[in-house]
Amino acid sequence: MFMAAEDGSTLSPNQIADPVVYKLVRVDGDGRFVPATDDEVMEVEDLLEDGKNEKVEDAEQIVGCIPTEGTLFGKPHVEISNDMPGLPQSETFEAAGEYNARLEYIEDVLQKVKQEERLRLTCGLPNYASAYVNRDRKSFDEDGRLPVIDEKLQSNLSLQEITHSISPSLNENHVSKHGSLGDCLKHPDKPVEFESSDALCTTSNPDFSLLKGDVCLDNLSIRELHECFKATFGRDTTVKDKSWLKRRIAMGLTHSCDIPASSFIIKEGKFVEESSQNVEGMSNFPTTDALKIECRGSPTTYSLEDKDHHHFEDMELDHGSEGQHDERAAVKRIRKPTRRYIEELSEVESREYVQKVISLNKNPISDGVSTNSIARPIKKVYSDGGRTVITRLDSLGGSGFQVPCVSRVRRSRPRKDVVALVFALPDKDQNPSVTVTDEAEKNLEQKQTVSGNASDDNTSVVPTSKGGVRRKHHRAWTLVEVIKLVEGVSKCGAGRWSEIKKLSFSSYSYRTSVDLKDKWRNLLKASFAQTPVDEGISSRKHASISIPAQILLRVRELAEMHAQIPPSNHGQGKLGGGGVNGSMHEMSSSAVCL
DNA sequence: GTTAGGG
DNA sequence: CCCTAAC
Repeated sequence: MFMAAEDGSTLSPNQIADPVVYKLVRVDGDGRFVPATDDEVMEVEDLLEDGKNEKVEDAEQIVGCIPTEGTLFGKPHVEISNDMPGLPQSETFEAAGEYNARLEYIEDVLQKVKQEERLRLTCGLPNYASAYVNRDRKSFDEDGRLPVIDEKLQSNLSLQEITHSISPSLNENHVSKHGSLGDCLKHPDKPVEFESSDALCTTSNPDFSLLKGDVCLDNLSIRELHECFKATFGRDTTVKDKSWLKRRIAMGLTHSCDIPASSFIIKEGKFVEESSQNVEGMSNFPTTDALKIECRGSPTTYSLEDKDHHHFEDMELDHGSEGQHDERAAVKRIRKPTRRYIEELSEVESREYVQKVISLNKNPISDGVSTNSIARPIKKVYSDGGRTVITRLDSLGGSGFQVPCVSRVRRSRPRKDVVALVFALPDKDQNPSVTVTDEAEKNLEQKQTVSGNASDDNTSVVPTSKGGVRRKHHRAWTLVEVIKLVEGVSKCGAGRWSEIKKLSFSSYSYRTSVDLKDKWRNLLKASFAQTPVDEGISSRKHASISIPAQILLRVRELAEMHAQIPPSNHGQGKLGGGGVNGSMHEMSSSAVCL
């Protein structure tokens, strides 16, 4: 399990969310700390990102905390056992004086850095930084404890406490869960860890060379900011956002959340605002008041003064109920997206893409054949919450037939031919325009042919166990086909299917004469099954096609004409020739000449 | 090979 | 759509 340790101070579940300030360590079986890998860090970050802090919080194994580099040199002050919640923290803080001490410490550090750098420049010392660290490591005794610490470092530690140990009564709740820092350092056999693991803060050779004296972060390049970041936090960052970096570094340097967004000049450990304007509406608050440490995130302002302790309590309550606020909220805005976010985003995008592809391939024709949807006026049906939606049948819908149950999903503009059809329609309520329909059909026909329907037989036919062949897929009848069929029947007469096929379905290789016959049968059934005029249509939406009422009417006319009454199928009209011609008067205005 | 009709 | 019997 992991835990995040913060600068020698308390850990609220919400505070540990910051991957920069807090270091992640894993508690090994024997109780010692092992640095978390980058992936582990990421993992925890993600957890925290999602507000799943409880996973960390509830971890039984969390027994210790590790100070980050800022306080590496400080002695641990948290001494609270695991199972004593509510135990008041033993150490208290001394507010004001210690802040100054910390500032001194920062200056001290910077001074030392300067010296180190000078030393390096003259002597070519390659690893001056670690030398610096090692210098301080000398204060470790052989047990790896930190019994001897110079005063400044000590005061620095106390300063760290200021920020977070505002109220002992608040700290106890968190600290008690994490055990003592002393425990972390208690393993005599592993003093090396402090040197070798950079999860234990600073041992990754921080480069303070950029922190000499007063720092003007504004003038630094990203690369320099990275160095600065590393120098400040002891770890690398890949964040490219300058302002983020500057804020972070500034926070790290000043241990303050009150970072002006406009300027990042740090002088003597404090911010010096270039312009008096403080962007995030904080301009009214002095930032250089050495006696105050303000942690001003949204939504509350906190200061160290006694009168403001309630604020901290409020803040803690907020943390408990609402999750991350305070400093993190302010930083959140400029935080780079988390890995999980990116993954989820790309997941969604790819899912959308797949859906699109699938919907294209759902085309009945598709089987390795071209899925050029434009070429096929095919009814596309998908289930939408149990409701069947017909998305594309509009190609011939242009013939002026009302097509119920059509819910267009098509978002791009309609095809040209459809537009032409729609606007060129005579709206004789009965008969489609001969010429337009004819044109449209030819157009569609052509497209269908082009799209590879001819070769379609190869792919959509599969041999059966009986030795015959069987179509792989049902091919829904399009409105075009239905109309062709009707017209063909009217021309040649019902029953002369092979002739109709030759005449009207020559380009539809997948429609056999049997298919035509079957379809006609269905049409007959349909036309007689429902009450006249566009009424039954909408009720039978389960049908493979919602056939326009006009067509069904026509079918019925033809059927009656030929005495093809479904219930008592006498089959007299079999010799259709004369019958068809004789019925011409009925359809004089219709598509006779197909 | 077509057609009609049942499955 | 498939299958099959009957043309």
